[in-house]
Amino acid sequence: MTVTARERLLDAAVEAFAEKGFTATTTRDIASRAGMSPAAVYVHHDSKESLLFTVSRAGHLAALEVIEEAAASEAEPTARLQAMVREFSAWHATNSRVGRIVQYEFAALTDEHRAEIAEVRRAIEARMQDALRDGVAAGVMDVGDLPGTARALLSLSIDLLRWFSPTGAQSPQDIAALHADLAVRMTRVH
Amino acid sequence: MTVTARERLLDAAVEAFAEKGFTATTTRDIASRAGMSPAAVYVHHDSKESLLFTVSRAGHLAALEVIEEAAASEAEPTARLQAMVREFSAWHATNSRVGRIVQYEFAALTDEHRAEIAEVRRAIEARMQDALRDGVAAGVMDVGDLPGTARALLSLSIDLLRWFSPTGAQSPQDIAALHADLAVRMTRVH
DNA sequence: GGGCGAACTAAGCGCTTGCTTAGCGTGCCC
DNA sequence: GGGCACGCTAAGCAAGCGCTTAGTTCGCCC
Repeated sequence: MTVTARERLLDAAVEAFAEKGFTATTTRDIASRAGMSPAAVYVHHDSKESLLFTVSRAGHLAALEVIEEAAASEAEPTARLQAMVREFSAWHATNSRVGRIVQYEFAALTDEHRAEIAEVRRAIEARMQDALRDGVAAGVMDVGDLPGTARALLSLSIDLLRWFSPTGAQSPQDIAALHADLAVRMTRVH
Repeated sequence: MTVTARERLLDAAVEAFAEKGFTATTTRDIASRAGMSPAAVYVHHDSKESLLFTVSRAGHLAALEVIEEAAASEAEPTARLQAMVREFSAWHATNSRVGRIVQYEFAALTDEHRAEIAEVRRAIEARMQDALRDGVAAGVMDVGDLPGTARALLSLSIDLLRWFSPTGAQSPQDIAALHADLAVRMTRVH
């Protein structure tokens, strides 16, 4: 047993949600992508929304982990910020299907599930603010509006989901490098 | 007759689409928000999708107009870029409901309608690229990846739709000023 | 005041939705 | 080798969907 039926259904849900959005996806579509009957979905998962929650939670936690690992990989503040923005953008481009679900289907979650995931989002934002604060304290960064700049940096990575195509001319690494460069420009002492 | 039934239905559609998304919105919901029976929708509009197209087209054209007027308002390249980013962000924050429909419901359009609107999007991107090219030519801007930077500038304005709240602490003008400042930082000669 | 067209609705058609129920086949345990 | 738990499906339920049809109301023009 290499891939369980539960996981196959999750993969199918990722495919379908990313392609058509949560509301436009039917449970029959998910089932048939996983090669099963519609009823099989409910053997392994509670509801269509719980499928979304499982995918969204795993995606948010993976994104948080990426940004925390990048933060830990460099000591010097500017290099650290570059690494964080670079890896966060690269993750979104490489995992654009899960990324789209994470970012665009947040509102489709139940209140409880949305609240739980909102905490992960706050943690991601906090890590970015920490990185800027460190740079300013060390005197190597100049930032006007700190929370606003942190949010803008995240915007670069997240908005790529709106236009990025895996078959397009730009690789995830191209985009990641551009965003890392723009992050330095936005924060450097003039 | 100050507001026609046709316009009341469009307003209701904007409200509903922005709140719940296109697929999750029912024609019955639109009708009842406009104070009419479900069938009345079809007296004034062809289909639910044509309601979306009308809203999306008007929104895209308004956004293009805002960026073109801002471009025409300033002669000096840096001041012009600042004005463009400032006004584009301010428009999205002020018109966040229409903005959300414009940016997030693009995929719900029919192929023909999507193709028509894609042209407006290309025009918006082209205006931003023009502004950067002017600045580089005049020697007052330094830009590595020109199309990439243009896209990143638009990302700042567009991604605000994901988190902006009209009842939050920041005004559209606060956000617009921050983005204009970041645009200068991203492009200035070091 | 009779006729007409435009604005609107009550009712409903055919279909799809998320999810359930009842039951079938297969492999493991004693 | 009988029983049983597990993974799965065929069939279908109640509700809701986009949209249509047939008809009513009402102001306006002659």
